[in-house]
Amino acid sequence: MAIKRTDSVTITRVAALAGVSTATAGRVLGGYGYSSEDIRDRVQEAARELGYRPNRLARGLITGRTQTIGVVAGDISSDFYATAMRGIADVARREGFGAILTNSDEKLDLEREAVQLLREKQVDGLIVSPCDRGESLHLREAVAAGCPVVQVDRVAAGLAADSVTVDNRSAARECVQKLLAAGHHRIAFIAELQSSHGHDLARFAADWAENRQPASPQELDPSWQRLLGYLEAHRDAGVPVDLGLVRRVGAYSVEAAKDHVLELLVRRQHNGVTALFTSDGVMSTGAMRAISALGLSIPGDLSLVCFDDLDWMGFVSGGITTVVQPVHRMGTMAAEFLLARIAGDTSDFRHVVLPAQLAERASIAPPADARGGATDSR
Amino acid sequence: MAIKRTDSVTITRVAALAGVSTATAGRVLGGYGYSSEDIRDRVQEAARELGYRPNRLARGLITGRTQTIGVVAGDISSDFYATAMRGIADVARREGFGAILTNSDEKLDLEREAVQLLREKQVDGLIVSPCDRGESLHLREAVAAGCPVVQVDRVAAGLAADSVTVDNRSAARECVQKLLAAGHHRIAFIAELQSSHGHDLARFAADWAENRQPASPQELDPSWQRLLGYLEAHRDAGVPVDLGLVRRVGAYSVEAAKDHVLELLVRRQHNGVTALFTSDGVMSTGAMRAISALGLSIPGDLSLVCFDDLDWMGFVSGGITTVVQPVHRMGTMAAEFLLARIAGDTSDFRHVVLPAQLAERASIAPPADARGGATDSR
DNA sequence: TTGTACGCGTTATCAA
DNA sequence: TTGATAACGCGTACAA
Repeated sequence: MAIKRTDSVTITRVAALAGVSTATAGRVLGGYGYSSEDIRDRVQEAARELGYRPNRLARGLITGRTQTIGVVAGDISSDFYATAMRGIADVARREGFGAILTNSDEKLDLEREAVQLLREKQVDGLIVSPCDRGESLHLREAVAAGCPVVQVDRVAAGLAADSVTVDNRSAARECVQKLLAAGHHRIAFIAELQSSHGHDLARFAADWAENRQPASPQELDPSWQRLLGYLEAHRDAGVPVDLGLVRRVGAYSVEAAKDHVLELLVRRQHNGVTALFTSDGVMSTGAMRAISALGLSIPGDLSLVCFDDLDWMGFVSGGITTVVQPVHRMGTMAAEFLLARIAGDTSDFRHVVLPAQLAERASIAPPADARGGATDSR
Repeated sequence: MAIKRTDSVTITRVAALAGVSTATAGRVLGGYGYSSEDIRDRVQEAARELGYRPNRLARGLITGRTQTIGVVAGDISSDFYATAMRGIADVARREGFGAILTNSDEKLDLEREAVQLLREKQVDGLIVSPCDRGESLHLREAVAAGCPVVQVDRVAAGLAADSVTVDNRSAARECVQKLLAAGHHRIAFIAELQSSHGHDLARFAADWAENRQPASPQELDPSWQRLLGYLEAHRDAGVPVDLGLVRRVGAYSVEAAKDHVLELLVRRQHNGVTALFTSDGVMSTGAMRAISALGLSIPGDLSLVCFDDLDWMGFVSGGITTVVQPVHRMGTMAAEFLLARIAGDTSDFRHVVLPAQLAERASIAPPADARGGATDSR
């Protein structure tokens, strides 16, 4: 077939029309090297007349730079990644870069495939939320091959790459402190806490209790970091932790989160849960569905503190107290770091840990038994 | 400087190691042409040893196809575009394509710039939500140059391109019918209805009333299509329309929408508004903020019907009735159409208008005056 | 079945 | 300051 896909106005045609060599035309149009004024005018006139547009593929082939970055998000349809991507795209556009988006669904093999594809497309760099905290061979290979990587939200241990994360531990600790201070002693924690990373919940808590903390909490998954904050707050307050109140949803699924919370709350006469702390936007949405399905009122029947600032948290039940992550900022910072590396920055790797803000609204109240004084049935 | 960016293991090196010509190596690794079994093994072994990865730039330069599509969304951080993009990315991945994402913020010049960049990057096709219903010269140029375009959510008049949209008019009409049937006569409509398209609200309504409808409603902006549905429902019910209840927010801004609704509801003793119909997710969120700020209850003080199914609509006030657009589906369909065109499909252009579903929940009740029976003050 | 040689559109390197 | 020419890495005639 071989469809002549377009009358392709190339630099050769422009050069011919202007009566100069392709080299000269290239210098003018590419903005490199010298050129006299009248030649410049002639070439530009010819280019305009023909409607010349540079072929960035050809340019990239020879310069070795495509002005394209690759992004591996978990799931672009989630608010978190969508907002981060917006930040990335904003910076990319500003600098004349394109951004190829892929989703990993938090699956390592999909991430690997995506990185593979992006590298074959010769992206100048990669922004990734790594699925795996460990090996990540594909990321190491990329770095080794001179393809800079910037990590967002999570970091792979020992990877020679910048990272932009949030201080999840402190944020979670502050949340749980608020609940404890309000008198709650039975605070459920709803989190992803995927088990694939080899963590056993009981052992993790036991290790922590004996001060055998992970060397660097930043190398834990965010939900595990938030668990750390949950544990710390309890310790600080002298309140024992009941690991039965820590629900491992195991995936970023609203429905799965809802089911967990439903099960938990239906039995709250028995387990004594008076407050919920949700570990991210997905868990928060699931929890809210369950709470609504049961017809519970906040904070009357249940106190609630969430993670991630979703639209509804401003107006549901007079406002839900939540942790506001600087998500857009994470995106812009990551992109800026990456573009700096691409531009040749070889300074030490930065591991920025941004603070999160607690948006205090109206979803915390003292537990019912502390208020009523006489209705405790346990 | 000229950093030798990587020891670039090219097909030449693989061929050399395997002791064959580059053409033979290419045939094996590219999966085209003939090759004997032992040669095949030798080449593959060499490729594995060297960690060969094809350079898709070079491939694209010669084949004229990059296996990359360009996407121009309005704003990826909005739920609508994020979900559509997810659909696009899913199909792209399945077919081995990459997708470059850009945002137009609904501004024509940004859209134009984006299309420009994407075409210079030699994308095989474009998925666009066109800002402009008219000219769209940049899109026509793309089509003329053999770069297929698929339109999502909106269509540019007379563009030789497929489109995937939603039947906004019918969906809106059904919503307003529900409200009218419940006894509401003063229904406010909150919508973007940007004026830049030359539409004057009063004249638009007058033209419509005299049956001078636009030739193809599908070529209107979605919010104008929804206005059409609003008008039709009123006419069908024999209820006069008060254009003062149609609020043109003019931009997809939550805060702007909130302000409009606030102003409207604060004066509801005077304007008699008993129900709200919001035209999209952004308007819905803004409206809900205003309603919450005023402490109004739904549907007690106010009935509400929304457009777009956001998470919170399931659990706020026992559920908000809303129009559910098949957004993910729009994304996958658009991508499938585009990939078909790229693969050579030359059949007639498809203009798919998907039906939207009304999710009936609990946000409609008869107006207060109809219930109370005696409190009408107007 | 394999190898040679050329071309894709651009930038880079020289010599003029 | 300009121009001829060689890359960049790969696909594809065509010849062997």
